[in-house]
Amino acid sequence: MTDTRRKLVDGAIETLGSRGIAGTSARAIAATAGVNQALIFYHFGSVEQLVDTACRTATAERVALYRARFAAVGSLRELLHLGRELNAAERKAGNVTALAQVLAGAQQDAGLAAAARDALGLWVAEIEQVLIRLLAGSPITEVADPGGLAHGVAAAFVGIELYEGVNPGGAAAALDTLEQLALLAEVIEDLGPVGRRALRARIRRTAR
Amino acid sequence: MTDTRRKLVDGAIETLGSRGIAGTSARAIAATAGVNQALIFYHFGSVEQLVDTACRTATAERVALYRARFAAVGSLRELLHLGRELNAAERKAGNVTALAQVLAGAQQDAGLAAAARDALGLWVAEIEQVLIRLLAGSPITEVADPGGLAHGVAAAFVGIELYEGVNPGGAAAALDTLEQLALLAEVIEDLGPVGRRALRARIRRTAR
DNA sequence: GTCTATAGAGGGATAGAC
DNA sequence: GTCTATCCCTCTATAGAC
Repeated sequence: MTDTRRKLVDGAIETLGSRGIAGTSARAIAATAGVNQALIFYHFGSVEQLVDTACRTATAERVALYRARFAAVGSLRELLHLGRELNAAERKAGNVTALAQVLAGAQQDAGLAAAARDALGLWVAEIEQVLIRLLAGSPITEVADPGGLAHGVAAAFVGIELYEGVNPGGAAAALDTLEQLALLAEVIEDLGPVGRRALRARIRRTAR
Repeated sequence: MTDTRRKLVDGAIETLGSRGIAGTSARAIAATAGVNQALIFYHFGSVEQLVDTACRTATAERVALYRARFAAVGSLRELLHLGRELNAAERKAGNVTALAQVLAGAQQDAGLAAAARDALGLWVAEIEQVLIRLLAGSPITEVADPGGLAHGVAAAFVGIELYEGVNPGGAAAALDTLEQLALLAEVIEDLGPVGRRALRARIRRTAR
């Protein structure tokens, strides 16, 4: 990627974070990137195309950055702890913030929708891998499949990120509670064979 | 509320849903509402003020509409079931969609942030009441307080709503999984006194 | 590849007639 | 309260010089 293209991609992410999807214009991006406005159309054809590229590129880079960390996670609590760390770090880097803005804009724009789906899909795939590994043989898989759980976690994560912007205290309380709930899951994980069998039977009975 | 004000409030919600926060201009709202554009400024002073009012008004009305349903909920599974029904109904009515757009816009606008916080607060308060009632005496309260849980549920709900716009299948899988997880919570609820005591001890040990 | 300049559309907001 | 007309700004996108 050339220098100008790189500057524009970075500028787009920064602008999405600082001015939102409504304020992410060609002029605003160009000013942030320190680049002439007309170059957006020369290199990307349109603002939307630039936002699309920026969203995909930046997300792929951030996911790659956390890949080793995800692989090192050994329990649900560790996963949630990494989630909080990621939340704090990404909020500073502005990447998830930008992704949330693209997601909002994607509700009315088919092009952005594809970008948002694919970008979120990168996070979902990563989370799903960890969950498959952590929940292998766990009674939790009786009731919840890792794929659906991964979609839910990613979507909830974006929701909390947005909520943090309007109610930081509420978002912190939500994250605290989720961390505590992971404790509950861990207790279930650690049940002995007898407890597990009882749980399985109970689940099958209730599921009916 | 006069007829024109009402039309503008409804028009603002509809426009937020159909064109997003970026496309919610005075002209667009006025066209949707079938009202002269200048009346927005006469009645509300600015587009932002109208969006603020619309967000608060519409949310208060929808929450009131569901109050009896919330009160009738008797279990976590019923609560999640009501959540899915609410998700489907609100998606048609466009209210939560509009709220999500305001939430996205609120990240860069202090005025909208207050509106989004208060509007979401109405949902949070309602959910919290139900959770307090449902979880009274439950071992779950050992690890999770209803307040934090309510914030998390509301934020996650908005996140899934946005995710549904770009990946309906993924959102459906997420909701399915959440519904299944409620089953797990119910199993914990239904533990006998012996099981509960064991669980409490286990939680205290792990929490350390 | 990068710049200036500009066309043409749409935006918020107001003045003033009715 | 409601309307028309308008000011002035910002927007995307392109033409054309360098």
